[in-house]
Amino acid sequence: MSQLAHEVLAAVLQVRGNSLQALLWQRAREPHAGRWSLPGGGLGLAEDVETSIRRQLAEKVDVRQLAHVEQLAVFSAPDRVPGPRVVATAFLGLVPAGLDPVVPTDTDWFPVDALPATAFDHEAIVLRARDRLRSKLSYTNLGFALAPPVFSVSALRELYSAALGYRVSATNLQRVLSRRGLLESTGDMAAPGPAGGRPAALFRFTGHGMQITDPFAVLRPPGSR
Amino acid sequence: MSQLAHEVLAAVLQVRGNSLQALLWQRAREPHAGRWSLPGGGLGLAEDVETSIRRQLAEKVDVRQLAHVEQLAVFSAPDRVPGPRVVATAFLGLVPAGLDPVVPTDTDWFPVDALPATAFDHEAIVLRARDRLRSKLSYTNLGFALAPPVFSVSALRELYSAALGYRVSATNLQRVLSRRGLLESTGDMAAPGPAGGRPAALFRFTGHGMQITDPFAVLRPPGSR
DNA sequence: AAGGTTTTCGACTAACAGTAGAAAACTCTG
DNA sequence: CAGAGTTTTCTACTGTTAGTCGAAAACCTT
Repeated sequence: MSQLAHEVLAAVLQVRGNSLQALLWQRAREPHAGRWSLPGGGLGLAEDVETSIRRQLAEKVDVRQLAHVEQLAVFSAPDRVPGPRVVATAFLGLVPAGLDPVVPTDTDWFPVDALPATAFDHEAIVLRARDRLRSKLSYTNLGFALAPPVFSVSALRELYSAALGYRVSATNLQRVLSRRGLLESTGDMAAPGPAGGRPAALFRFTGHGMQITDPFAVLRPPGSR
Repeated sequence: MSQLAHEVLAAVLQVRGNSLQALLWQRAREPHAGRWSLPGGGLGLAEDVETSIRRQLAEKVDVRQLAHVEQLAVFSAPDRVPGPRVVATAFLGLVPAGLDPVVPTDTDWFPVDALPATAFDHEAIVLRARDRLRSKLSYTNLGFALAPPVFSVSALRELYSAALGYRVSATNLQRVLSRRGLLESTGDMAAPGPAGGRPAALFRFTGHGMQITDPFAVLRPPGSR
């Protein structure tokens, strides 16, 4: 069993101003100085990878602002980084819209569909994270990690549209999420915008943590509707 | 960045005689001598984890019999194995029904719902693999990796039932898979069994490799039905 | 009060899953 | 060779869910 280094990396995504963006950090040193890379670092001796990525992200983003963190995949090509072998466990992290975490000066947000020059295999990791998010938005309640605690349906629609990359119908979004028991009315109303318009009812996601919502028929035990 | 060992492990699953079973290997040496564990081993210096697990499995099972291999998760609790730190990348492997690979004498198959005493965290890995398979059977074409190249609908029904743990309807299974474009008739017929019965038409899965079939509505671009 | 804006609601349609039962096509036995 | 038993296939019906559209509601500004 060979000795090698293990690092943890996270693609932290957030919907910011109508686009899905990733938090990147600009490398100061060679190799790949000037290129943008994912936050993360070496795995400590007394921590598992989940603990480690949360610890390392705490240096970049307030941990309490990370609504969801999950393993993405292991990236282990022998030449993925120059020099000694490093295997990486990659994560997907999500920050709810509306928050604007204080980030160090060498970090910034970039739309996942228009990334700058990235270091190593980090672009592939971001794209994988984007795809994972898009998939899970449809068959889990993961939207809770993109949305603020309380939101209007049309605001939620904007978030889903930005994350998925195409417009979704507010009517349908509300009905589908409601039928799955994921949406709960707060009873409150949002103030109308400057142009007027009917005030929006406010909602929140029910429950905490990710859960799978609605598998397909073949998969469903008989009579379980 | 700390130095530590990295191993790859695979939960190799197959439907055998009406139950979903896992391939386990009985440990000869301490620690955990006599307990059953997953095939795998240390990551080599010049290979990525996918290459490594396939290489190591080749010692237990003919590689050509593995219809599908995918990453499951990283298991990295500091105390998951006694002694020096070892991080594991776990895989799910699938062997089509009907094959009976030649396996070493110290390996055997066990139903995933009735595992023997297992070593380390390997039981959790097997259960995770089982759950991943069950989920993916519903929203991917992963059934192709459980089935022989050619099969009847009722044989496929047995496979799905065994893997999922409950009976599925043959009528519905056929319709759903057909509608998704995953099933293709070979034109041939199977010989009836000893008790007679109408001869079954034979099918195969279309395409090669895993693909996602049918996401949910919210996720679907408008007009894409 | 009128016109513009945004949200909400209801109604219609199409697609899909789940189920049941009849018909078809075979083997075996008397 | 007829009839009983077995297994597969087909068809039809039902209920659920998603996708779309448009009207109505509730606010703003002028």
